[in-house]
Amino acid sequence: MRHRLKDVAERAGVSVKTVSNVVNGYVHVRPDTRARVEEAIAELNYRPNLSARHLRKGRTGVIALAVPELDIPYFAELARYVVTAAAAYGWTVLIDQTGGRREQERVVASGITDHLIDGLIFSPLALTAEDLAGLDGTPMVLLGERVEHGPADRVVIDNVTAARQITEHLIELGHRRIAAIGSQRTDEGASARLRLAGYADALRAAGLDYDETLVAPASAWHRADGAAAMRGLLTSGVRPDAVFCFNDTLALGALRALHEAGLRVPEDVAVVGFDDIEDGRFSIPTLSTVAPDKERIAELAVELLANRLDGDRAAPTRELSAPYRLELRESTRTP
Amino acid sequence: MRHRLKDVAERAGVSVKTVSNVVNGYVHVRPDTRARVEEAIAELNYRPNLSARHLRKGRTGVIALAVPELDIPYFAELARYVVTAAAAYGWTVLIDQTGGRREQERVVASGITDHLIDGLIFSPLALTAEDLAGLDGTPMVLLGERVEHGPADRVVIDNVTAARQITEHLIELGHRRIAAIGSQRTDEGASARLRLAGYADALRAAGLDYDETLVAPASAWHRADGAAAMRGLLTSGVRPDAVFCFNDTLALGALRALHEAGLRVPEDVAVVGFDDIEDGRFSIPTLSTVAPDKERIAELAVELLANRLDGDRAAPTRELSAPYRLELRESTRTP
DNA sequence: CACCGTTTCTACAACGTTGTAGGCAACGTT
DNA sequence: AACGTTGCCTACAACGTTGTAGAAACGGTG
Repeated sequence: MRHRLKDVAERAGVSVKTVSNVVNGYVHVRPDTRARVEEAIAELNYRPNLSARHLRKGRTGVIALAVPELDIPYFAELARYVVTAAAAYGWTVLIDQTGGRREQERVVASGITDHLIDGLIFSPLALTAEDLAGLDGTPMVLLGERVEHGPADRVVIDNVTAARQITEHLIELGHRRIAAIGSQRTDEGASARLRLAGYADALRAAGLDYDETLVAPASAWHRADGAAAMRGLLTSGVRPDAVFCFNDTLALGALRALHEAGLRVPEDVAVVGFDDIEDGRFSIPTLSTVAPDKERIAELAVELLANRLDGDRAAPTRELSAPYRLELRESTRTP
Repeated sequence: MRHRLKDVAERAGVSVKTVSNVVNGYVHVRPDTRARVEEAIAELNYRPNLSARHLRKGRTGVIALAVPELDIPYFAELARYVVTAAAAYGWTVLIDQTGGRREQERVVASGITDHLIDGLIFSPLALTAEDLAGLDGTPMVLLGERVEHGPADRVVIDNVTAARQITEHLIELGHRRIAAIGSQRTDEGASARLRLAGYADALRAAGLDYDETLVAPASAWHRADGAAAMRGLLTSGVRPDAVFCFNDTLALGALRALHEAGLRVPEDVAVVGFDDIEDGRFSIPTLSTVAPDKERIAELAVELLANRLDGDRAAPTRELSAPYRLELRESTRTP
């Protein structure tokens, strides 16, 4: 039931290479020969063996996408767009989960290049630039700010400006005691650092004090962490009138904690997030957020990878910026 | 920078095959030879070429998981567990998105077997048994009820009983006008049909009428569809005091629609879902639901695939049932 | 009609790996 | 001392594909 070029060739009465030529769309094949070969291919339901092709050509048509967690909606949505964007190039996407653990990320960065994939789109959490330094040349595109100083092509969004703008939105609505949830002490929190900087910028520009006690750390950015941080803020006695959560799942957790504390959103406390995940469009209340253009991020990443694959692998690395917009919903709507 | 067995062999002063033997853990290699080879491997940072290995052995160590949509939380969570379960076998998982489209599902079922993967775990929406009939023998495990009559191994949960039990829960709480959201007319709605059957069973057993007007169809099972269906029920004048949504995203949409209509959950209308996605643990209110053991589903699927790969490929197909439990939360809590 | 360029096709080798067959020591047994 | 057994290693072929080189057939030109 599984056939090779040889089987097709015998059936069509031509050489193996001629069948290969038909399969690959080589021009100089007589129409009647081509027809005979195609018929044989159809009859035998022949499909090329990708491993053999790869071995010979050095290309698999498979790229990998490595993300920390698939069940974080942001990454799931991103994965969907990457799969779609890659399909335009005829690529299949192999998705890898690193759990955000440095060891696993290292394995992925080096080990996944076991010649099965042509390139890698990588969203690291813990990886350092050194980890990437000694790598052989499997083309790679990095997502996000984690690894700076260009060891590879990269797609980012302007986190500082986006964070500043969403904070400004809160200020314009009249909020004065604006908390932030999601700061991180470790080196791993590159996004956290930038979003915190944007938040501080906005406060400063508006002449508001930056108050340490209003800034709550969150080691991970899941719903549970957001809920815990919000409860912490509420019980500590600081009474914020608005909260900027560094991502949407944190914000959803915060909404939950505020609900449990009997506070209304946005009347008592306004809430904004970051990422624009699907949940935030249906939560109660719906969530105001920074909406990075995930589709564009995916497209840019795939495009960078394609250029790297087809072009000069030693060319200087590039960094592209994807657009975003503010998505204002009920959680900051003025009553 | 990219090395082959041959390079390692030259460096260690042994034959290519001896290096291969070391890599594959063959026993009859003298300790000192092994050490020399391992040193050479480390120095050159050698990694085997999977394509070549596959070509020779017929195994890649890669399996595929095909799901309709990655950004449906249920599938994202499932994918995560499959990746974890497969890792125990040393397998990498290639994730494919079919969009639930029959054509794409067909391509995946036949085409993905282009010799790059060893097996396939497949959650089809639109595929028919005929589509699977003519396939060559790439081992496959089906998830869910879509394709019956055993053309391949399968992992399911008992949808009818689960649906009956969650409906009984609503009845026990005193609800009498229980709506259902998510019914589907097309053949594709195998899960819908079974869950509807369980719902009807429970009503019958409790002596309640099965009321057509309380059953709302939903072509897809996204949040937006749940919200639309709920709005439809509310404006049609039927006044349900509870709703059984056939999955959690539908339920989250329904919560949203009820909120917009000014109705309280669970006081005015109780809501239950199906799937136990993460969102439902943090929604407002938190969502009562049927919680299939996704981890177990993933483990069973991987196990079936492993048996098929290592064992008799012609053996009769098996069907395993995964456990589930009811997860009762605020959306049905008695006041 | 000899010549040349193009079209069409074929044979062969190679990609990197591992299974098979077999060789050479070293050892224990008769 | 001759023999078989075991341990360790090597040479070779093969997996299915495509690039290269070149042969054969064809068409047009001088």
